[in-house]
Amino acid sequence: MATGRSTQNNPNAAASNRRSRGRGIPDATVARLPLYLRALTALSERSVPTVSSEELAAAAGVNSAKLRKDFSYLGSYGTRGVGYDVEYLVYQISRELGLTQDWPVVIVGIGNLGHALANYGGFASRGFRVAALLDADAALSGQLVAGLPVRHTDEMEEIVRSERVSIGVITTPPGAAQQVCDRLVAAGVTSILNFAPTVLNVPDGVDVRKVDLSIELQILAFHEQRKAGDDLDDADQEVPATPSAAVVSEGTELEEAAG
Amino acid sequence: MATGRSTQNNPNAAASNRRSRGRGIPDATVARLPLYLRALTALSERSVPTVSSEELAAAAGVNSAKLRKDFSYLGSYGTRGVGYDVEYLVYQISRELGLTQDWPVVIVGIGNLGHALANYGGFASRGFRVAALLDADAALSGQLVAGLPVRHTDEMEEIVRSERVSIGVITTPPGAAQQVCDRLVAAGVTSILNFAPTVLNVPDGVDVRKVDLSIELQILAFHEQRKAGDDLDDADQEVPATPSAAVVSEGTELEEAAG
DNA sequence: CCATCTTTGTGCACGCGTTCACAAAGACAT
DNA sequence: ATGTCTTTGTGAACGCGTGCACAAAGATGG
Repeated sequence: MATGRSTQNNPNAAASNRRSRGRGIPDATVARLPLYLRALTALSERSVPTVSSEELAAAAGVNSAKLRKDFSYLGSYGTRGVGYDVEYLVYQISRELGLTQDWPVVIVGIGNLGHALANYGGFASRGFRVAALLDADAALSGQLVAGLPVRHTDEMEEIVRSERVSIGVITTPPGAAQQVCDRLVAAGVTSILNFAPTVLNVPDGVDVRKVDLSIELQILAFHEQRKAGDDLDDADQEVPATPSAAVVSEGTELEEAAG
Repeated sequence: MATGRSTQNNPNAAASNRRSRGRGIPDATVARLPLYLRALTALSERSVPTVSSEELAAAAGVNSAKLRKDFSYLGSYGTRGVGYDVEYLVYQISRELGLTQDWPVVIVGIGNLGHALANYGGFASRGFRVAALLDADAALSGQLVAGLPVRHTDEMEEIVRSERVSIGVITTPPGAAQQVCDRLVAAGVTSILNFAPTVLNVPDGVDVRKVDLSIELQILAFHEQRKAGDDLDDADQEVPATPSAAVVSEGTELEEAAG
């Protein structure tokens, strides 16, 4: 997803139309590679030498034919009659995803979610290094979060340039997100992971992926409602339609104050 | 762009093949309805009475034809030559998504991310009510988080049943996720939002949506790497292939300890 | 060396989602 | 009423993603 994005799926993701690459890997496949990688890494830790497409597909929760086709975009890394070499595949996928290099990342907006992300172990283990934690609230400056000092957003441009940061994570309130985004892009960031419930406008060449907790829940609610409706009332017609719209207010702040 | 799946794509989402409904709404459309709803709510707060498909599409970051087709699945709610009535559309979408009713939710695993979600304002404003915060660590029991006391997972079944909870949010470490999931499902939960980096197995009729921070970053890294490659070297061939795979360890704990 | 068995890699068909382009519908002015 | 202008709603074509089903490739045993 969500997206599968969500796609994303995704539905997810914004600026990037390129498919015209040497051996272009479909977006849907790229989105699944991290999934395969996780399953393979687990096998690797159990010292499993080889794995069949059927087994790996089960572990990753996908169709085996789909998995084989996905791998075929990377090249022919399997052995017929045997399966795939786990270590080799881990390396190939890591390389393809660009995880064999170091990716410095800045997190902007150190509220609850920023905290959670700063402490998230899944970053460091995959080549993602938190270069800096930034917040507009000067009161937070210097405070240690996950062993790193929070720095003021005034330092954003300098940090992005000196640390060669190309990926930014936005966990600010929605009102500040676009401005933070603009500054990140101006400073040289070309990929943004946005947790703020806002549509970000970015120039061509900049990728945006969005993670929206509220949207995911709303999608679940839709299906949940349909389940309930199907159970009770078989041939459901138009809903009664009470025209007294209880307008939901968009108070939706992701954090208390940050950007 | 990147994921169309999304959607999850949608990339995301697992158990749900149904499309055979009276007037079945495509999954891709459902995934966008929350997006439209957010844009419409913003317009509503500015007291904008009507909006054209073009304007709304721009605000939501989608193609206007797509938006019109999406709305056409809900019915003919627009007026040709004028546009859509904002308030009416807000109500129709809210109703379609099931947001006009109350959705009690439990959050299992009160680490950093659980904290962040408990404090997330986007829930309450859309009919989602946090019925309980659960954690396996007895030391947390009774502690207040976002005004609610953390309760022990022993109480899970009772809470789910008595509060009629149908949606569960899992923010435990990956090792505990499947077990927590099984217990939630056994107790009656039929929709799960999973933040743990694990593939959850659920019986038919249960929906799972996954949000994986690490995967999103890896997808960005892939595109980022490709950009860098395109800049430097035009006709990029096989990458040099340093065959010294620096195997990434799957230490990936989402939280310190919870489930 | 041949037969058999396993598993990959892929050709092909199908279905969903996206987008274009346009006819139909209504607003509005004269 | 009639004509013009705006904007919706949708038919139709296209492209991507998925999954079946099978041939090709290699392992293994006799």
